[in-house]
Amino acid sequence: MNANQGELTPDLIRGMTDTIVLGLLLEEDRYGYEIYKEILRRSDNTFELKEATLYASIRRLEQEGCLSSHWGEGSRGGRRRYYSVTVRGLDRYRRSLRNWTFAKQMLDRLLARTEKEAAL
Amino acid sequence: MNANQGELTPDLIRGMTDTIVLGLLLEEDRYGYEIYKEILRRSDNTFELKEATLYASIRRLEQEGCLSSHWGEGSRGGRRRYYSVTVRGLDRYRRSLRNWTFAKQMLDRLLARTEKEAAL
DNA sequence: ATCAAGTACCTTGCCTGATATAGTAGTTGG
DNA sequence: CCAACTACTATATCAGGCAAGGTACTTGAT
Repeated sequence: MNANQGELTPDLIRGMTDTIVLGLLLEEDRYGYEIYKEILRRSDNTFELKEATLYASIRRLEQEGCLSSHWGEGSRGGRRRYYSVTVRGLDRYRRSLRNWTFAKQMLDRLLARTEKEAAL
Repeated sequence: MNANQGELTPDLIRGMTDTIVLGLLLEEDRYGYEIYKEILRRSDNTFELKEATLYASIRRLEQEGCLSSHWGEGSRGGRRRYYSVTVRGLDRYRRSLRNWTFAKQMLDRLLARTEKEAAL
């Protein structure tokens, strides 16, 4: 039944990373490893956003002023750094969702003629 | 009315390039510059796949055995190199469409809770 | 007590692919 | 005759995913 399975290649992930991080942080403040685990959980382990990729994204977003952060208590393991989405970050998130939608529409538009054949 | 406008960033384009090239070549054999122009035309000039990007994609796909090519007559300008999609290329195209769909679903799944808020 | 495993974060280096920039060559229209 | 267009190529830069490998702390099992 899972014939429609796909995989997320690095080139696709590149277009999703920041959006995912911002989206999860908009729900509530989280720390890095929590985001890492949450993505695994929600995807039933079908998608792992690598830690190196995730932490790099977080740092990038914070440097751009899209996230603010503070150290929190570490219940187990080391300390945790919690992140919140800033106003600028919310704007960034909305823009990235628009861009994603735009990309989808563009692909449909460019491949209008073949999409049907490919369904075979 | 064009409030829903977006833009295609390099990170998004990365996930689309090969798919677009293969899709257009599946319709009929074309040469590089033709693909370049066709993308501009179909998008009403809202999306330009840069020549450097396009030709790089073509070369990559041909090296992978997804495209075959031959020189054709050049009606105007220099000679033209025409490309056809191979069996392997068709497979690649289908896989890339599946992956794209998978990415879209994954994003919806991961951002289920925020997607509504973002619509505001 | 020890030790593997899990939590939590960070660093470095490699590699791919988008893009800027520039160049070659032929063709066409004014 | 020259600007503009067609058609393709080459080089260099840059961003970001990812492998690999730390550090430091906690917990559970032996």
